Amino acid sequence: MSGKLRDRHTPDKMDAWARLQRASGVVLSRVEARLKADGFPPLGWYDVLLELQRSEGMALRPVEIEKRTLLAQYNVSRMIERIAAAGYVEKRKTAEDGRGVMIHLLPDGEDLLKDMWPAYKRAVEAEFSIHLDDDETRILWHMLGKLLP
Amino acid sequence: MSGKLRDRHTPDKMDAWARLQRASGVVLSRVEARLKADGFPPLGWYDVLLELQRSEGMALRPVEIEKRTLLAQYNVSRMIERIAAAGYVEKRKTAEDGRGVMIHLLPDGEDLLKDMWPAYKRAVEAEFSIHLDDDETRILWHMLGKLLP
DNA sequence: TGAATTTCCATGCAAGTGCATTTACTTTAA
DNA sequence: TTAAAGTAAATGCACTTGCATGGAAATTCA
Repeated sequence: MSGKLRDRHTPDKMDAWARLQRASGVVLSRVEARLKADGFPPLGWYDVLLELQRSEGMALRPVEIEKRTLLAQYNVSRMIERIAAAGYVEKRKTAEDGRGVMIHLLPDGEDLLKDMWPAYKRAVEAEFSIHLDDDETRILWHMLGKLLP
Repeated sequence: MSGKLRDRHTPDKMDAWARLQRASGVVLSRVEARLKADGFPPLGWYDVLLELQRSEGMALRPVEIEKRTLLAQYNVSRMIERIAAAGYVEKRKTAEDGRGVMIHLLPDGEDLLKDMWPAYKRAVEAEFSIHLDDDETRILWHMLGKLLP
């Protein structure tokens, strides 16, 4: 038989779709497993804390977190509850809008981000980056960009 | 003029990683939403039923389903329970291995696959395929292949 | 204005998931 | 051939998620 069969196949769009889901699932679960093995909380916490750190005043409304993370509203609400219980963020009532709260990143949250980053980077390198050179990375990034709003 | 500003950015590996997770998550949740709106069960069921249909005798051991789907062992066990309760598959004791069971695709399961396929295809076209031409699809497929075992 | 609508966030309940363990059988090897 | 180790599948328990709904404040508009 000639050459690697897998790469000679002409993929249709459903093949690409299936592979997108599989590849991203496999790599994500491995990265998460490494982080957990290092004793860190779920990646979702990191994403939320990072959004807070990047924001003006290191604080956001839950509704803003929802938009930036694609989490469902009730999941944002409950994740905040858990992250707050762990001491990484704090909920404060807003002055302007009586319905709203502001989620503030606490110093412990900043510390967690700082501690998690090297482990996160190592995990992504081991499970993702290692498979792609710079050109391939750029191409993948570019193709994926077409799928985003 | 050269391209949209977003695409002039030089992405590093973490950017590509983030975009992989985001793009695949966004598109998946939209496809799932369409299927649900059409009254179909979760995509996970489709995947399992399809693996069964493709198999010799339209039946597999749970442990085989686990390998092919990347579901955890206990999730396979419970998903089978639910799919069986819905009448799409049937569990039968194996003769050869006293520990094992065989999961058989039932006619209703075949019907579900047949009914779901057009809706599934439409959903993927609307949320995924539409964003990529044939060349781009092939390139994406090829890049994603590098991430797989 | 003030009644209806919309937005923000929380929550009760049902269903799904993760983890650890159990049960039952098979394989290995002494 | 029997004890130990390994493999297949299920399950109890705690936690997370999804869905529907709730209450409270803001906004719209007749």
